[in-house]
Amino acid sequence: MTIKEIAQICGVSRGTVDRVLNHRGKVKPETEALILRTIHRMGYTKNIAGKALTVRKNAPVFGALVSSEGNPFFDDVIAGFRKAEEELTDYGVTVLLRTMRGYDVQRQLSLMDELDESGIAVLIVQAINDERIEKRIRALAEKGIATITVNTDIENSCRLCYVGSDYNSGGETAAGVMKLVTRGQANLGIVTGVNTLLGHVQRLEGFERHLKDICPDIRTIDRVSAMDDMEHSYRMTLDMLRRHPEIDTLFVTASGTFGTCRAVIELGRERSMQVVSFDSVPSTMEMMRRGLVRAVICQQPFLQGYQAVRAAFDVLLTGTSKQGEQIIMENQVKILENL
Amino acid sequence: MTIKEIAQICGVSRGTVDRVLNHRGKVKPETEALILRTIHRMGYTKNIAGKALTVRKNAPVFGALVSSEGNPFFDDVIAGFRKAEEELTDYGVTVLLRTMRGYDVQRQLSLMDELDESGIAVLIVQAINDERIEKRIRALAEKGIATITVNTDIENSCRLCYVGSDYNSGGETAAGVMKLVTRGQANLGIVTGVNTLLGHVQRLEGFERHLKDICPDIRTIDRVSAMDDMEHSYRMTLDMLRRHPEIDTLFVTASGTFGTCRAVIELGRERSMQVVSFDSVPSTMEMMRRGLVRAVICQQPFLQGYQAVRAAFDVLLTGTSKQGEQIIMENQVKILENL
DNA sequence: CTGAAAGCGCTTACAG
DNA sequence: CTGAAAGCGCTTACAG
Repeated sequence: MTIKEIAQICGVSRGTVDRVLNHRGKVKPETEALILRTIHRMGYTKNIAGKALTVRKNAPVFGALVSSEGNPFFDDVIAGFRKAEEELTDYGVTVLLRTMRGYDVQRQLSLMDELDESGIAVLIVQAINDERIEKRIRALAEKGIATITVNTDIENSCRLCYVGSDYNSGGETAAGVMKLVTRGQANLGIVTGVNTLLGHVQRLEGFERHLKDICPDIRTIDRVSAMDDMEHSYRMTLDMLRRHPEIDTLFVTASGTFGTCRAVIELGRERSMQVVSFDSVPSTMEMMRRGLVRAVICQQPFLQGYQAVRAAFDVLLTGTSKQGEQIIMENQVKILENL
Repeated sequence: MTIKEIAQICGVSRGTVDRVLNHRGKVKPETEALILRTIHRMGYTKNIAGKALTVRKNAPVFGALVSSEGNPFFDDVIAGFRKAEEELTDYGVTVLLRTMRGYDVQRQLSLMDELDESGIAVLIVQAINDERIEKRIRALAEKGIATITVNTDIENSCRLCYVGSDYNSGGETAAGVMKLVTRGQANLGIVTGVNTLLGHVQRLEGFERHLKDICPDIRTIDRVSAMDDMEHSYRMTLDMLRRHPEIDTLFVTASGTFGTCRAVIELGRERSMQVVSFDSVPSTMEMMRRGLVRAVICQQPFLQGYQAVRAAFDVLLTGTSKQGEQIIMENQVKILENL
């Protein structure tokens, strides 16, 4: 079934069928009804191979916005963007990347505007979980620009789809790893992340809830926040460990593992401490080789970036399929051997 | 840069450029040289969006051949085939699947012939590591049919590329997991796989070599072969455990985990035994929920199938890129929480 | 050995 | 509101 055949059956031109298919209006209601009926009856679907060739003429630009500055986790996400971009060069696609440091809502808004003004076809964003961001996403949607959230999702928004991990399950997985590492006996210190990021909150909840179930004997001694910052993480851990010499196990819920480890080493407690954390960034890998970090839970950052761009391309080819969908990366346990 | 532009520059028709690009011959040597030089100078590459539309007319068929019968691991590989096939329907692609039971070389050869006679464009095969198979792959290559090995590779062959895991690294990962699970103290029984499968051999080697390094105190008490068969695995484990009551840890290198576990349970040794194995097939997951299997190493079977078909499609679009390439799936550690 | 034409399925101006 | 024509980049017969 092609547009041509539908046009023949309906006794109209292919242009008219195209107008109906793409809601461009300017078609007599009766004609439209006839065409819609025929499309439905024949089970017609648009052929993406044909569509691809016309997409190319527009040279669509995807906007991508992540808080990657000072956070090496996003190097892989960005590499994923680039890989997909490379695969899509023949389709005329480019990815316009904007990066920021930290999670300031005004900053994210202004970069969203900047991308919008560049005439992007789709927005990919590591959204801060804030009402103002949600509103801006809605405004873009009304202009016909779909938004795909990557890595961390935003609640109650009309983003088209989310590409990233299941943080709750990531937290539970961390609890399971903790059981393996500690045998269910530990004095635990927790270093948390950023509480305006939905994912960080869900991860900690998942961890604590599940740990209580499977390791009732693990005592959580203290809890500090690293704010996704190395330096902060270092100082907060140092304080915590000085206050609580009995802590023998650390759980780092977001970035900051290296800072935490530095504090442990500086206090000369490397031998008696074990750390479980997230994401195999280079500095964390170093601490795994050193034996301090026993295992990390990873969320396939490269694939997140790659799939986000592919999903954006899908939007172009097929219109708004994937509406409300979630493209979830599995949580992987990594030890030294499968890094 | 398009064929049209190249043709203009060279003062020939696009048909002639096409003949050169696709080595169809029948072009005057001087003309060919001129065109090749121009292509090179302009950095022309074939646009896959254009090519895709013509591929469709041929309705290419990919042949896929795996030993999935009686081995649920391949359910996911096949689901991956189907997913990719579905994504490629608009390009007219279909996947013709043939399955077999076990690893009989003659059987694999005859199914390869069957697929060949069906007029497949590319062959995807879980190759037995045997010279006769290697020869048949060579014969297909000479006829212009590229072969992609999936899940397990074949040595010294001219297959186009391999899609699957790194078994040696999978074995090392298993050793690392073993260290976490046992704390470096165990009396180990090993249940091995099929020795005509390259992957199974490499996996065991990787495991034993690395385990010696990181857990010198783990003693390997005995070693039996399950031949990738549930029933066999059950009986061999039963025998082994009767012979060696001191075994407290089991390592299953290939399929057969469920049979092994049944033997443990039947002997009433479930409480004192811990099992590490591969691949989260349903029956293994059941044993994880039961607490007998502590962790498994997975090789992303779905992705293997999916990527194999995508690689086959790439061959069609771009000719023989990916020559000799390996598309390697990461080994994932799975525990109950991230299944 | 080579070119002109038609086609894959979809879109896009343009003319009416 | 609608159709005829041209185009995206590649291939495929066909005619010479």
